[in-house]
Amino acid sequence: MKTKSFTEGVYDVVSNIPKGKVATYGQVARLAGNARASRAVGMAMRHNKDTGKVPCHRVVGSTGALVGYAYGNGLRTKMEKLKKEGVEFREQKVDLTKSLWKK
DNA sequence: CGTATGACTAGCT
DNA sequence: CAGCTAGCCATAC
Repeated sequence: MKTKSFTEGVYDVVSNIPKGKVATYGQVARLAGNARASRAVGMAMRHNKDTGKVPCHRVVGSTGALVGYAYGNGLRTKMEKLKKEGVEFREQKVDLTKSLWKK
């Protein structure tokens, strides 16, 4: 049953992203139940109340470009966090060829 | 209930 | 290669 809203599903998916890996909004949206709701995924993150539970910094754009993140210094904080977790970076973008979360 | 917005993506110029 | 537009979805007000 779909008691949990799309947002809840997003949290569930994002919280399942392993450390050192990242997922694209499109991928999260697809796993959450709506492949085209990539924008809604960002909405959930923006209103995210489980920042300590959901590693929203592990969610990046389809090209690996860091987008979003409303905490700390924004994208800068996000990038630093990802680097610390072992995510490989290509300049200012995540190396999706190696750090993309494959389910 | 209806409108507006946003942490997207893909396509076109 | 970079920038802009249009399309889609769910949430917020």
